Amino acid sequence: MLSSKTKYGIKALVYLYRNSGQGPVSIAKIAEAENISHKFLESILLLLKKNGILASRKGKDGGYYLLKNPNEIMMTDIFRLLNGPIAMYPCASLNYYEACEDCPDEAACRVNHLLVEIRDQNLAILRNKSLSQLADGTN
Amino acid sequence: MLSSKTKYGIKALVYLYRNSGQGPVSIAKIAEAENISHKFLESILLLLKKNGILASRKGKDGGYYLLKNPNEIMMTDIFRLLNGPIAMYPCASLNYYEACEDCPDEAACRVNHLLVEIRDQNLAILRNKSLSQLADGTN
DNA sequence: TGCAAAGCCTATTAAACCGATGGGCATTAT
DNA sequence: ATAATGCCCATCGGTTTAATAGGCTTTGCA
Repeated sequence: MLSSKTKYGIKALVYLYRNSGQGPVSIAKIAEAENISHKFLESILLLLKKNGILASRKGKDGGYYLLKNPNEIMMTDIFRLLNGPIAMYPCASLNYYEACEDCPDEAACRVNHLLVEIRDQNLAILRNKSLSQLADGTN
Repeated sequence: MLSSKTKYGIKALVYLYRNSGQGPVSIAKIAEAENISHKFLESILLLLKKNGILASRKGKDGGYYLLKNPNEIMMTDIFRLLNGPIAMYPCASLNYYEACEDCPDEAACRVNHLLVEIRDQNLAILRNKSLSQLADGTN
């Protein structure tokens, strides 16, 4: 399941990308354009800022803008940040690996194999998809 | 995220597949072999039975066994039954489709496009993976 | 025929997570 | 000064999840 947080976060990033170059964009503007709860979006953008994706300016006429180059904002990073691990289960995760307590031999576990196969495919999609590619529909 | 229910369910199916042909296998035996809570496993097997994957015999020496041919038990079905939709979000789901309330134009939504792409890839893996293929590691 | 082994069924629980909300503080442009 | 805006903290209600409890029914067998 994709969290709404992730959905909103990506939508906001696409919006910021499309409206870049004219100064910061306020939370209120994004929230209205994308039909997102103002306060919820606020917490999402703050998280993106704390992780170096966005920057902000406070006060009047303040708002958010992209800090990183949109060609270098990869969906893997956004996904991990907002949605958590890409793998469906800890035992199949690269970045958040955790062994199953019930599993005496992971190498023999068929569920693990399946989940790794799925993870690799999803990773292949996300790894090479930048914000600009996503927004422009290019590949 | 894969639910433990799904993980346990698949493990139990693999176990039943590998121990088929010698009469029903009791919940207790599977639970012990796979380190699954007895009562939790009970509810999972019951669900698989109600959906025509397994059958059971009650009373002494009773237990569960595969009802369908293991070549015809597809992971898509197991997944949907135990874990829910394969897509990560309702707007990208084939079998459980639901439009996003906040999205005025789904065809223009980049998140939707991405999620559909991921769904198609995952579906391609699960659609052609039977229980016997999964258990035997064949492809 | 009675007992033990097993599945069937319903209800409940504790914990975690999620989406959202509210209020107050800090900063900035005008 | 004032208004607009981001920053931060705390909380809340709903949902889901994994697990547990307990009692009922069915079956094989001594």
